[in-house]
Amino acid sequence: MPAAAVQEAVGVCSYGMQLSWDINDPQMPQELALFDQFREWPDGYVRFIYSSDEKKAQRHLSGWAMRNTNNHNGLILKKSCLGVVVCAQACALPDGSRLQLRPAICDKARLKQQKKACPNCHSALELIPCRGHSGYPVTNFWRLDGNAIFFQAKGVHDHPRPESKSETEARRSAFKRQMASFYQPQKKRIREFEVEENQDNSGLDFSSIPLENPEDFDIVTETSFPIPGQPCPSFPNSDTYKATCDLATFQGDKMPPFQKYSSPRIYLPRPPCSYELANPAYTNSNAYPTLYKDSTSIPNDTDCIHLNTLQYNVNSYSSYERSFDFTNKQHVWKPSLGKPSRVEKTNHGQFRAVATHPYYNPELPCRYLTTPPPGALQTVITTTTKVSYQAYQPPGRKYSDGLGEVKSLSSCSYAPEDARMSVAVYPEAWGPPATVTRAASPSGPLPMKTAGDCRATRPTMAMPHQPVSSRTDEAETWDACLSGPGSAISHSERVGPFFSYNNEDF
DNA sequence: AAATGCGGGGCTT
DNA sequence: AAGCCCCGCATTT
Repeated sequence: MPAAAVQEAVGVCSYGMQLSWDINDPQMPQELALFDQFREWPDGYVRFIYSSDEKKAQRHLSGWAMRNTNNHNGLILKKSCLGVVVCAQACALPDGSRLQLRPAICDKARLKQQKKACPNCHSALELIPCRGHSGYPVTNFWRLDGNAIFFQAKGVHDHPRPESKSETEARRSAFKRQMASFYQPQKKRIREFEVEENQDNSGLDFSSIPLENPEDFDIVTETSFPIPGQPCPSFPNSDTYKATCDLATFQGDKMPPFQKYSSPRIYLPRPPCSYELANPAYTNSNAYPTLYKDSTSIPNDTDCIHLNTLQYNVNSYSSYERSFDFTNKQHVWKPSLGKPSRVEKTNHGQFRAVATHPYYNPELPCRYLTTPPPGALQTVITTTTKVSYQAYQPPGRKYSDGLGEVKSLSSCSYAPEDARMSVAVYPEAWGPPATVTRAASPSGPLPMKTAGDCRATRPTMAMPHQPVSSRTDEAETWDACLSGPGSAISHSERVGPFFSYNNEDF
């Protein structure tokens, strides 16, 4: 039984967070008993320990668009988040969702990317930078030590998810295929398809694409564009759809087949985790509108309310649900130009006022927070041992008003209806909480919450047309802390059937 | 072509 | 000095 499976079976927090260590420690934990299952979407102040055999860890992969950052430390690889590329006009895609592209990692490619027009409305694209770590981008640290790969993330992403890397690659690959095929004589096209089919291990299956009809190519091309929120069943070509889905969603070993979603185990909340669970960026969202719409209604003693939102319901909807109301979102994401204490020019020529940006204090333990008075000083843990102080600004209505935009989920055939059952579980049911101690951590005074501090409450999520995934953030944060089938139906599955764009860079 | 990793170097605290 | 970022370069995919 794989270690990850053991972890999940016994219901413990990530192995990495059960141990006390920091990426900067001179000596890393030795003689590890287990390894964590790879997490594609780490968010929050989390730590994992992967096996050095884990391919994705070896490659320092992340669903987030992370670029290398020089930390002048050969032992520790540091990466920072590039954010997400969206339509500057926040146009609604055919299904009502918003565009969320993966920023190109390469600076040059990213500049080029940003010069492109929105494939939907042809207005400009906009790079929303990540500022989830006290105004700086969220950072990920990787360190190989012995047979373990230590991973530590610092910061909470304050933006929607971009496409995952595999999604982007799959889309580009699909598009290139289509374009290459489209402009060639039909026989040659067929021959090429056969060749590519033999060579390609991407998982995409284009054998179902009717080559005789160029219009069908248009459709496929369109659907190769990532359009969040498109319900799977509406895909015009079920075979193609399935192929796209299979590739981007399950990403190799990560996600079990659909059938596995029917396993009750998946719906069970994981035991509460400790200090690194918080994802305060979404604190004020209406993600659980029917549950805790008003943060003030949260019991004071409920430091942590873990909403294990239907992990089966795939990450594809997570970025989707985070789209919500872009109008509102822009109020938050747009840099405050008023009093920038530190202004940096982005690739876009935008200015970024770091200090005036509301940041999400990792010390705030959980998501349901009362709003601190403006200007209140909060301790911020920065990348290493530094402790800084910044004025806290409440996050405002960030991902709010997104109700109903996830309307398509219920039509997703792979999500069994009964999966939306509601369960209320309390930590006691999980036995002794995992003790998480980190008092000596050089990372400073992170919230030292033990599992026992948290109340794992499973809200009712039984409304078929509710945005059941509208708080996947929590679920993901959970996921980041807990072992389990991390992900993920991808954007590719939400591909819009009638969406057209003829630029392969998208 | 783009992703990735390394390392020099400038700026700020 | 530490931490952050930008940039260029080389290698890999």
